[in-house]
Amino acid sequence: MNNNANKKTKTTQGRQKIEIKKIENISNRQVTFSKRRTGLFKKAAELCILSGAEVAIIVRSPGKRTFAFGHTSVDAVIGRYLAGNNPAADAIVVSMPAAGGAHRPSEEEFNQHYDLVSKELEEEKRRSAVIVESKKAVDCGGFWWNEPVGDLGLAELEHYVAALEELKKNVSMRADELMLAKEASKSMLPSTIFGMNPPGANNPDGYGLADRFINQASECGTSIIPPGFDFGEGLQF
Amino acid sequence: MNNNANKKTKTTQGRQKIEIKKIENISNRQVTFSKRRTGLFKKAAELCILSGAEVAIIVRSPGKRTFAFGHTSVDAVIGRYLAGNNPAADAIVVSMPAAGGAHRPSEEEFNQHYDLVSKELEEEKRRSAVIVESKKAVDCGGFWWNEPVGDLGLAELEHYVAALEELKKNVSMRADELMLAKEASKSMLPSTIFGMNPPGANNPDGYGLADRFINQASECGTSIIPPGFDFGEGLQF
DNA sequence: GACTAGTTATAAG
DNA sequence: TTTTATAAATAGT
Repeated sequence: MNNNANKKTKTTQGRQKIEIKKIENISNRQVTFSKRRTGLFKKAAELCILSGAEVAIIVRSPGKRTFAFGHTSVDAVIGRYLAGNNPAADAIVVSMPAAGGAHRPSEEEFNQHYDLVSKELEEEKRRSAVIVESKKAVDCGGFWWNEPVGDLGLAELEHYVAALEELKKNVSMRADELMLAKEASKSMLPSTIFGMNPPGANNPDGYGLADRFINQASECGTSIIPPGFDFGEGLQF
Repeated sequence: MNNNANKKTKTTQGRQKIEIKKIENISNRQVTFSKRRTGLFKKAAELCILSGAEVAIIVRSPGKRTFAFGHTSVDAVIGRYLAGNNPAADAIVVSMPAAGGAHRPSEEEFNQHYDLVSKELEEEKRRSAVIVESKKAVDCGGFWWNEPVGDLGLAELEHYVAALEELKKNVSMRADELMLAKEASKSMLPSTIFGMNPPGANNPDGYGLADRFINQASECGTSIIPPGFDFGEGLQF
């Protein structure tokens, strides 16, 4: 009954097209950040559910607050990322000429060293047991978070410990592969590698969660305007 | 000239509404993963540019391939996340009753320990110098990547080293804060903390880049269906 | 990858 | 925050 005949006066202009460039107006930028961060996390959650993917997102706002999203926990995903691992090998086998799976040069040498580090970590881990415990309940329960987690100073250590722990678990397994890779690298370029592995539909489907922190400083600022929005590739999964 | 009068036969149904639940059909799932992962990265890139935010995304596909997006490099963002840091404190000061900035209990004790760890890292870092070098050129150049980076076994170590190095840089600075936090924690709950810091528009605006890896294993699988898609919060930044 | 058409995200207000 | 109205992402071909 309200939107009749000569009521052509649009109440808003609706969504306007905007250029993808830094928003200069502060408050505008903040609003956009909030909205889009929310949208991004939502998209991520959908991606996880729809495809069974694991996703970790860390966002540091212009106001230097950190938000994180994670499915199977931010820590788990990051841990894998940091530690790295070859899920049996597919592309790697193809790109590694002299590596079939033969011997393992100085594997013990690597392991020994890593074990040494582990000792220290073990110690530190114990030392911070109280702190870690205080966070544990929160860290392995829900689905994801997008807390703006201020700066507690507590969970930070927990992450430190958790990340290194995961790291530790993987280094020994990877030591041999690293040696192989080092040798193989003589015959391949260190840039983009494409590969395909069988889309085996294997996912335990566990929902963890996480979130967290922040810092300052920056060292990789090469100041380059993004070449454009092309994510050109074929469909990969 | 092609779409005339009785040509009402729609060529497609257009986008259909879908339920947000795991797509059972394998190939469908793969297609959706690819499309949405691309969309997610694009959104992330826009968020970075529009608001000056820093974002790191790690996605592990159902096929166990890992894709990563990063602005200012995945490593830098993750490094901060792992190391943690208090940008002077805002919420934390308020929530810490007995912590004004007085003395620092056993700071050396902490530092000493961390230094020990650092030694080991230093050693390892040197040991893997060759490998690290081989990646360096690629790691601090462009804007972002979304490579499906197979399993090289090379850059993995570089990440390990880089992450720990950043970690190392922060632990000593944070040691005292951790002690403070530990004591303060007696009087505060270890869950979500909200806070606000002045939206100072400070961002160096450097564009780095990164990408990378993968693994397997999972330990935080609490198998919980996401409670729903609410990211209910006020606008935060 | 390319297209279409109905769905979703979101710039403004 | 909620409401438009429109831009953009995307499910199905």
